[in-house]
Amino acid sequence: MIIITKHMTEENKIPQYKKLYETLRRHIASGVYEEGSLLPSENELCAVHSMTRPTVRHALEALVQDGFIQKKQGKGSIVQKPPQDIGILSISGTSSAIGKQYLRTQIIQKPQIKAWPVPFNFDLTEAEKDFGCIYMERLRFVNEQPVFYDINHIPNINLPRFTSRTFENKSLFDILRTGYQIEIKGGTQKLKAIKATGTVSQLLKIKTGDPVLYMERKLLTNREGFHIYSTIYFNSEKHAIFGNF
Amino acid sequence: MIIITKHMTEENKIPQYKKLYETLRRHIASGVYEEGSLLPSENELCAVHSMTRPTVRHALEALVQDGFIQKKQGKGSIVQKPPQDIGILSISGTSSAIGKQYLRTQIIQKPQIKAWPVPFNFDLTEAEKDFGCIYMERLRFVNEQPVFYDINHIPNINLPRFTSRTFENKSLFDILRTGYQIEIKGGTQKLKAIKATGTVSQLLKIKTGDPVLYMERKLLTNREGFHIYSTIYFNSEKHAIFGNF
DNA sequence: TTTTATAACTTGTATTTACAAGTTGGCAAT
DNA sequence: ATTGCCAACTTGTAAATACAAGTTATAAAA
Repeated sequence: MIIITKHMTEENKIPQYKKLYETLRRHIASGVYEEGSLLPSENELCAVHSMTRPTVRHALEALVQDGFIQKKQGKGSIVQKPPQDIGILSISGTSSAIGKQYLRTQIIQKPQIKAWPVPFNFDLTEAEKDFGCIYMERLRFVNEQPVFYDINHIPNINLPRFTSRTFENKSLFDILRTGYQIEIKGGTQKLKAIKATGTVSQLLKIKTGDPVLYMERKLLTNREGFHIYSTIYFNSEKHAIFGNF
Repeated sequence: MIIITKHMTEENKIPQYKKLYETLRRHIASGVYEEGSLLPSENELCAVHSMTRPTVRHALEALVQDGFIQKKQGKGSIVQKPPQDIGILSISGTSSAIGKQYLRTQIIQKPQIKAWPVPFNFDLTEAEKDFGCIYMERLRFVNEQPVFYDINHIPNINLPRFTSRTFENKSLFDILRTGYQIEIKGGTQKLKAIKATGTVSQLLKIKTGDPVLYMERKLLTNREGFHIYSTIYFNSEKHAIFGNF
């Protein structure tokens, strides 16, 4: 006889502070809490969510770190414009505010399990090598113009049913975080300006030979030895990549 | 009669967790705790510093956020290589380690006081507008190949004799920090791939129309309302821009 | 000697309690 | 109508306690 305790269910393995983080983050992203407005106070959140204040504060601190709120003593937690979550990249148009642009993601190659490419531009850990990778390609549009073409290799380590998920118009990082508790913790990147050729010029609708921004990124996650490898082509004819550091 | 309580001294205004953070950070930077080694455990730090564990954990969490340690449940807090200077560009060659490459800086336009350009790609503070700017251009070589062409606008606020300094083969940031106590604290940047034309193609020896990486950067400093504005062209034919985030 | 189990240790999560410091709205005084 | 005070509210800091989950060294068994 198997005794099911509360510690054994998958959902209850998620710490309470992370559940609150996700709830609040979702509400901020969906506009329930508008930019510039105050979140409910810590004590209110304690009451509503049946948690104690340190737990609520832990969730709020994570929201601070990720840029969703600013806390001010005596006043409260002020909602900020959420970072445009394109892999810790954001883009700015040359003439219009970013919040007004329509973003869309189209999957060019659905996630499929493959061996790592040889040669591969990145150094892999031994564990990553052993398990192969999940490979996917996306094309992302701003106002129906193709802007990003990214090729992703993700270690095929403990990602149950990843290849059966749908990624159209969804954030890869959101899915990794909410579905697998994998969080991006930083990374390294290389940048070049190159000439658009072949698939790149076709997908991004850039004249062959014109400049395209090329980026290789290795993202660190909260899983040891588990990185996300992306090769990104960016059409900067009308938009620029915008970043903070 | 004024009663001096512990809450009134300046030193005791600093929270305990911040004191511990600074102590540990200093020890990491000075090599007392070597990269890859373990910090004392949380309970040991509690005993040594007469603090409770939540306070110690608060300090350690800040060290995690700033990249000085990694925590691993069951094992301890592992010292990391301290983060590289913020905003510093580094480049990697496609085939050789950067440390072996010969870097050289040539001044194209020595620092001179000018009005801010109109139009200017950046938003200025009122103070910056009032005082005008110091303008300079540099060309930087790797192995005698021109790689960076940067155009800098610096607010002409309280920088005595800046225009009489020499910048050949010197770091602008070092001069600002050591000569004027101005430290870079972060910033924002925009990236594009554009076609090389005119001065850019001549200086960087890129065929007209070929891709060049274009970057606009606004660097925040420890002086409120004082930013450094740079427009940078990067020849990525043989090298890539490398960065951490 | 090697393998296995476990105690001791480590960090992670959560609750409870208390006080400090900053903000703001309401009310009383001018 | 305006100003000042203060209570009620907010977030910030800290301590104390308890249990969970992961790591490692040691002791016992094979």
